[in-house]
Amino acid sequence: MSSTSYPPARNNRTRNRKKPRRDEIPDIVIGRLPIYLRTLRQMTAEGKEITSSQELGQILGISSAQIRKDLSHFGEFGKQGTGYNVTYLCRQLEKILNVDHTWPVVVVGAGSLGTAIANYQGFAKRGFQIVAICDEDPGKIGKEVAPGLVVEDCARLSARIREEGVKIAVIAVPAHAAQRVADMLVEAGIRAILCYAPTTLKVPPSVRVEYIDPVIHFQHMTYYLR
Amino acid sequence: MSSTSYPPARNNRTRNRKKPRRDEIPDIVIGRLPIYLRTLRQMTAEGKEITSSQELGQILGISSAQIRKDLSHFGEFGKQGTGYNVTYLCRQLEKILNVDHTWPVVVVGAGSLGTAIANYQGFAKRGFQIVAICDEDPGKIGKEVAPGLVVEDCARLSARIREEGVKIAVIAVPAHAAQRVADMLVEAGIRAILCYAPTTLKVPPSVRVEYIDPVIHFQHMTYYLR
DNA sequence: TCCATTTCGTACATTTTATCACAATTCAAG
DNA sequence: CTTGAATTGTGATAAAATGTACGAAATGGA
Repeated sequence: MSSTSYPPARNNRTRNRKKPRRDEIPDIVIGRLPIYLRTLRQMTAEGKEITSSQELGQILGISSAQIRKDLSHFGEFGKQGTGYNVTYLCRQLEKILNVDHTWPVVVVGAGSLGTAIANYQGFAKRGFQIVAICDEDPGKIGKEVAPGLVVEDCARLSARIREEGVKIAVIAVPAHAAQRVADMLVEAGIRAILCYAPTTLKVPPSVRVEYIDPVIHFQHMTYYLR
Repeated sequence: MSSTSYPPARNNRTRNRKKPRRDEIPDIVIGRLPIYLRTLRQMTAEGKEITSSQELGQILGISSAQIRKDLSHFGEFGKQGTGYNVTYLCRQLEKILNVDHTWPVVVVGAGSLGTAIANYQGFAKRGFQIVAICDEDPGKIGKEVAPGLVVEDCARLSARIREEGVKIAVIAVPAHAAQRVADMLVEAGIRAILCYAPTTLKVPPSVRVEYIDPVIHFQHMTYYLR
């Protein structure tokens, strides 16, 4: 093993970096960090110990300068002339993104999408454990849609969100039901919603919503297909 | 019915708008158009005939000026003092986005995600018809995963892409297989890929890739959960 | 008809984001 | 030890995106 250490032993006399102020960091920067993290984890899996902003940029199709500047908002994680220690940078990004522990997640909607989500192993592997799923359809309640995951009544889900302090939810219901579901989730204390329904939700500013609508992506791409 | 007509009868002597040049329009603008379209279609379904940039902005949480500016890249679709005719603006956006006809789509991967995608009615409703699905697992080939959709051999899918001129594909396989699948699709003539695998693909510049990775969204949101 | 109100489309100003380019550092080879 | 190549972190600059504000319609009611 080499004698090099991460983080670099920086000289505080010569480096007088300004304290990173969370609330000033652009959201667009935050949005790129998970991509960096995913790529670094992939490198870890491949046994790669060191990388550079150039290599990362190459893989991701963005400039090395952008990666360095993005990271510089949070501290100094690399070493000049050498690059970044993959494992160390992973850990740092996990801390920054607040994913250095497992988050419980609830799913609303147990149709084919909800079921697919419940069965996706990738969530747990990356720190998001689906702890409950519900559906309005009485015919679905009681069904085990994934190993150890039985469809509950929506009221029961709401209670569990409160009891267990769940903060993250997935909406996998038809568009016409999505706003009603969102209202219920917000009321129960959910703070982050991943919405698969093809509609825009109205929620208080304290709640963050992100959307996944594959058709939006198709329509974006067809513009360039002439 | 009112006597108003869309598009507005504009006076070409006073309005000397520059010709919109496709290749100059920022991608970020293109990316918002499908959202506008989705919202307008929702309005149509609700029987709403007229809307305004202000109303749209309210619903979507963006400024009215941005909506007007985005649309202005492509022409003049509204009427001062009145707003936009919902149906007319829908048709225009469909033309701009190249979704004024149905696109055939193929899916690679017939696991739970691929199956959910194959069963999702929302694609056909919005102009994207899934015409074929394939999987490497011989155990899955021949299975009918959705009404009228039987899992094929990957080689057969490749042939159909060529024969039928399919341009759009969905990748719904594990990350470790995604690059191999992408190479196959590009080779077969696919020009747009929607990738559900949590990895970044390497494709020629002529091929466009968009990604859907729910964990990325979770990790983006957890940053704000403190 | 006239006036008040609404809304669009856009020129201009401001803010945000991305890129450039370089001093400082690290390391390995000679 | 010295040199050369690689790489970081960042101030300066450039580019892109967004917001402001206003003239020019359009409408409806007095």
